[in-house]
Amino acid sequence: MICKEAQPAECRGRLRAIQDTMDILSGKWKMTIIACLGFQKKRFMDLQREVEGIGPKMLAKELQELEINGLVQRTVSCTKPLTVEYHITEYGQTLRPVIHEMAVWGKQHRHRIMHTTS
Amino acid sequence: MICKEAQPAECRGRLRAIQDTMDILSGKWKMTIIACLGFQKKRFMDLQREVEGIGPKMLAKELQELEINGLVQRTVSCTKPLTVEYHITEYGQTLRPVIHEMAVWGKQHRHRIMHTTS
DNA sequence: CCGGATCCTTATTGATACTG
DNA sequence: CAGTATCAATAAGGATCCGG
Repeated sequence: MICKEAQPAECRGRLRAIQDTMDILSGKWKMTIIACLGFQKKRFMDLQREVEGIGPKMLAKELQELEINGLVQRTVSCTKPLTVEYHITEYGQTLRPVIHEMAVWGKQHRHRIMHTTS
Repeated sequence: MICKEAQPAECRGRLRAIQDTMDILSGKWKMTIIACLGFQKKRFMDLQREVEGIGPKMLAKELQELEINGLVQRTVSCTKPLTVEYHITEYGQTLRPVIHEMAVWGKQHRHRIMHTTS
């Protein structure tokens, strides 16, 4: 996968693809939200509890952006107090490999941090 | 990989791992910079050209953070005009699977965007 | 319970100019 | 070339109040 001066086009395509991905997932919370929803559908307060550190404002905003991009679906049930559920879409599921690699890396990174320069 | 109420600990570990990863790679440019250096070592201006849109300030800042985290190494040669080269470290190479999945997803995402709701 | 609207404070980012 | 300094714009984040 070395890119010689001869094929800069392939490099640019690759970089552009990564930029596209980052444009959608760059927020500090988006990946975590998606990962969290990957397990099962959840409600607003559940998410706020599990994605620790996030406030309701940011959560609402991130969810909206994810919904716009078709990664997450918002479902409202007109029950008594009103119930809103979020679940990942089929398209959002395609992020699973990305999420998985990030989880793997994050895990081994933490392991590395604990073992070096203690 | 469904997480039932019974194993919330596994969920939390996973989410935490993803947060760890995002803490290090969340910047709009970091992944692109690493991907760009994945091909071969590069100089400051080369990076600024290839990571299009980034300014010198952000590039310098992102590179510093990447260096602090041990993902990128900075090498200065005291030649005539002064030469600085950046190359990815062995540890940075471990991000390759993450980068790859992101490139794959970004590519198919772009493809999808062009085909729907034209 | 689920957010939207508003206000305010800080952190990030960008554009431009400038130095060794 | 490889950055730093400076200023201005933007975004993130918190707090609070409010409506459905």
